[in-house]
Amino acid sequence: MKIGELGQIAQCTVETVRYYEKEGLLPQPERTAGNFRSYGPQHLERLRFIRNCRALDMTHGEIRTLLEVMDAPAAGCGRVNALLDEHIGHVDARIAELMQLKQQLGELRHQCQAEQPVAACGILQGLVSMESEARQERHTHLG
Amino acid sequence: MKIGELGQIAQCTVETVRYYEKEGLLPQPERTAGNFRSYGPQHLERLRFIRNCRALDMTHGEIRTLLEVMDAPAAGCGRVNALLDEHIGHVDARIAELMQLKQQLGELRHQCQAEQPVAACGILQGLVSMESEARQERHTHLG
DNA sequence: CTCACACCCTGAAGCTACTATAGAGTCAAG
DNA sequence: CTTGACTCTATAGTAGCTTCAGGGTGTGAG
Ligand SMILES: [Zn+2]
Ligand SMILES: [Zn+2]
Ligand SMILES: [Zn+2]
Ligand SMILES: [Zn+2]
Repeated sequence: MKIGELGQIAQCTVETVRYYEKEGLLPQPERTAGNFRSYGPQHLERLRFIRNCRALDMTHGEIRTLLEVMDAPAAGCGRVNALLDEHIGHVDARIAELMQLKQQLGELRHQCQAEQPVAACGILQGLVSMESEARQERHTHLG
Repeated sequence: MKIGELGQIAQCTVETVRYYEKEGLLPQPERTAGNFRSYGPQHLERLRFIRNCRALDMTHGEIRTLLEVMDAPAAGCGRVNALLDEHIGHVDARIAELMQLKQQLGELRHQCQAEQPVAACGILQGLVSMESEARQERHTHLG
């Protein structure tokens, strides 16, 4: 299988596939006589695994950890379960942040009901005078 | 006021201040004889405005729009109100995405209750066999 | 006067996870 | 034998900073 077919099946571009290889997430495949990458079913499975993890917004670091566990079948899956719990924590933390942002933004939005001269706009005034507390430590990698 | 003091009051690093200047969000201040940046209260106000917008997760583009409105006091604040509504939409869209992720992650987590041999872990199996649909158009710049 | 030390300067590179481009090579069909 | 779809490498760009290297400035102590 060449890279275009692989990418099509796994729903990603050939550039992304090559990028994963450079990052060490996908192993280097064999090459044809013409220097084209030649993939087998095990590459497809691994790529789909990676894409599924990315669809769940895991980082490459998190994915790398999972792949390492799979590549070292001697150990158990404890690290996997723990990593998933941590990542669920990342999602929860970001949801909480965004809910608070939404709250603040809603309050700010109430400061101006209709178009006014700029000097009178309660939103702009609010943005000048807000006291945003120093952002605390982040417990998420999600933006 | 020198850059260190400005940054301390506005809760950001001197590098960030210089970065905002390079990006055109902060105007270039005067310089002392020794080529140090010298800021006045209007710079502090603008920097605090920017930091407050960033605390609400606005992009530099969004902030630039708001600053342009403030710098052209002839027009009304309609653009401001609209931009805030759009940005609240960005936050809402990201919250919705993350809620769905959380759901999927919760289901996946149930596939493995305790440590097992890697080959039996329901989480890893789930990650291999998931069919993540092609990610749809994004309505947010968050995350 | 001279030294240490805190602060400031510029420019470039690194971070994440890609995406996009340029310029060249491969291969099957017509 | 040429066209066109595909592939290759290497490089740069995205957002919003952070970090670093290699210097210059300014102030208080000895
Ligand atoms: Zn995570
Ligand atoms: Zn308004
Ligand atoms: Zn926005
Ligand atoms: Zn497990």
